[in-house]
Amino acid sequence: MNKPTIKDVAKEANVSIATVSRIINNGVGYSAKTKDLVMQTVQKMGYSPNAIARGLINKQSNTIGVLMPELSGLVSAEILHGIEKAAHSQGQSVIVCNTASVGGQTLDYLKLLQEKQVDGVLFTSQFLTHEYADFIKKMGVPVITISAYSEDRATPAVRVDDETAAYDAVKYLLQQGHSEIGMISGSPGDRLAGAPRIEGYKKALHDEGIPFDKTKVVWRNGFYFEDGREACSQLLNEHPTITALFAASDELAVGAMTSAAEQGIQVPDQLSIIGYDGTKLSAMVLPPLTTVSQNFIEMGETAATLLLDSIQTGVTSKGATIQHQIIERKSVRKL
Amino acid sequence: MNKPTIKDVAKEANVSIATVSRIINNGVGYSAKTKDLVMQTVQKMGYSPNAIARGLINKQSNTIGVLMPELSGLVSAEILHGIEKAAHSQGQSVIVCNTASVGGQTLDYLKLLQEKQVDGVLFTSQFLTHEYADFIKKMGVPVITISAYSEDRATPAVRVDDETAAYDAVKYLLQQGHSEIGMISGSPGDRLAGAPRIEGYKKALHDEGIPFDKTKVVWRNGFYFEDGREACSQLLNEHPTITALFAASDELAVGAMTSAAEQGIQVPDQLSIIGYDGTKLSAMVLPPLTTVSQNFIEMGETAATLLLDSIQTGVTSKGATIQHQIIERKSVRKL
DNA sequence: TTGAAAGCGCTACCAC
DNA sequence: GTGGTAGCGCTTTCAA
Repeated sequence: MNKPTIKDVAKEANVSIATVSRIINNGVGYSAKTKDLVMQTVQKMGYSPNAIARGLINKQSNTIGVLMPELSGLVSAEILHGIEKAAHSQGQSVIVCNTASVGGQTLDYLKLLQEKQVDGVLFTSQFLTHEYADFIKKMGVPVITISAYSEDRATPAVRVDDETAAYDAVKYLLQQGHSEIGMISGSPGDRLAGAPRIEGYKKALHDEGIPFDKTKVVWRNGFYFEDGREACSQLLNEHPTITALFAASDELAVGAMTSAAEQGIQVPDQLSIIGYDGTKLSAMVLPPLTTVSQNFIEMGETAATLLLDSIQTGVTSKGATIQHQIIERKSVRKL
Repeated sequence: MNKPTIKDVAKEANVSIATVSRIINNGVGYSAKTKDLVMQTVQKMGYSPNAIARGLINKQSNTIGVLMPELSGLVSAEILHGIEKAAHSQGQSVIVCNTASVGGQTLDYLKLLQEKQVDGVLFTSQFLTHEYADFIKKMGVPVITISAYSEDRATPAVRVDDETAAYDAVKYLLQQGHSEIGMISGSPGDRLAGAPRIEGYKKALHDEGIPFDKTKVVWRNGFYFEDGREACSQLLNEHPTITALFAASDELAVGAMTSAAEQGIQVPDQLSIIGYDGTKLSAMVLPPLTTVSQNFIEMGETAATLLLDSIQTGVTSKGATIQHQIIERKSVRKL
């Protein structure tokens, strides 16, 4: 009543297990007749090869591990989607690890992935410390970061150029005639999505000869709706003359829209807002949000593909930069 | 230069591999001294057990498989989050399979999971046919569905009572004084999220003595923003006298809000809308959406916990019904 | 308290 | 073309 093994099939078909193995692996060295016989027996017995036993020999699990600090947001979901798509198209499975679930247990997850013998790891939206990088190096498998920042700067990365993207966002606002531009952001201490975007904002202003006023960038620790709501409220309070706003995420932008509404300020008539990310959310709010879009599905897909290449060829990937793009909708008014 | 195995550790520590095995598994039968020695060697050599080899013996992979038809939405993301949380807290890994990615390759994924020897499967947001159920039965592992519908009705399920939840939503509208109530929905042929919610709508109306008018429920094939926008536009067109609207998903509701705005109709002043799901999205739109919330994270968590129980005890789970809850916000007006 | 050895299901090498 | 068999890294009797 147990699951049939290759041995059972061999016995039933009166051939050796070696022959069965060759046949189910499309190897060479058997007659068409034996093949038919064996395939029929396989069918009849409902035999299915055991990937664990295979993995033990081949020293590979055909599985990659994905670490992300958040699972329930749109951004992670899209990245994961892209990863899954690319991975499965090459016969690899993906194990997800939510590194924030138990409070930054990244190292524990890494250990787990090591024990599970994953063939590679994708490190997402998180700061890759030396400690983590070293650990992964010891695991002896390739790693690629996705919209992450690595301390050693050497780990291959798939990402958009955050600074340029932010620059472009602010530039866009400038081009629409705005000059009093505020920003709401995540923490400047966040080297992934905080600092670079602020830097882009700063540069765009500077290139236009507008002095940088640090009180015009209000930040919170997260990039979520409530953060945006609060930050915008504070910003509008301190700088009522602002006509446009660059938000470092769509959720931040949407939070800002709510805050504006609460203060009776019309978007875009009295306040223009440009978001960042280009998640589905941006298209669903009113007015629809103009935003700089990062193609997260593509990021996931590219990263997974690159990782798989690395696994097969053994050569370290070079990473990739994904293009961003401004999606014009209705939250920015031309002055 | 290869990764050390248990053999290497044994040799280095001058003990047998049996002893090392006992120690790293917290077994019994060794002296404190040997333990120290071995642990130190393990440390020194950077030894990490090979879960694949273990799995071969224990006949279990400590991995569960999750099948979902969509990965990039808020609902799936939250369910997955819950699953991951519960699974990892019990030392299990989760493999995600996006059954829609290559066009309904559910059976292929099932085969894959079988080969990977997963200890159980979670079948999510999808119709569980006899074929799938049979296959899983042959795999010999427990399965639990999550907000899914199973053809055989016997598979343990974790879900909210959709019909009652829809009933409650419409009842709520009724209690606010509305009597001309429309509905926008997914397909009535969808036995998961289509038919039951329409049924609930119908019943609530009936209990209030309001005749059911089938032209007042407009449906599309999906539950997405654009579907809602279209459906609402059609509904408003055919039934301009409607004062309230029950949308079978938050995205549908938000699409309806956009459609209303396009026609210059104020929400909630001229049209009240109640959504369904209670995703983060519902809190972020303007006006914030009143909705019946499902707690997807809890669903995922519960299902994973139940599945793990089943795996350990060998007894089939009974499933669970998750409570829904109406979250009052500002999209419904009291008449 | 410890070690030797069988064997989990499979692949790959070597013989025939 | 086909079969025998060593051995992947580990757990688990059984003996000592």
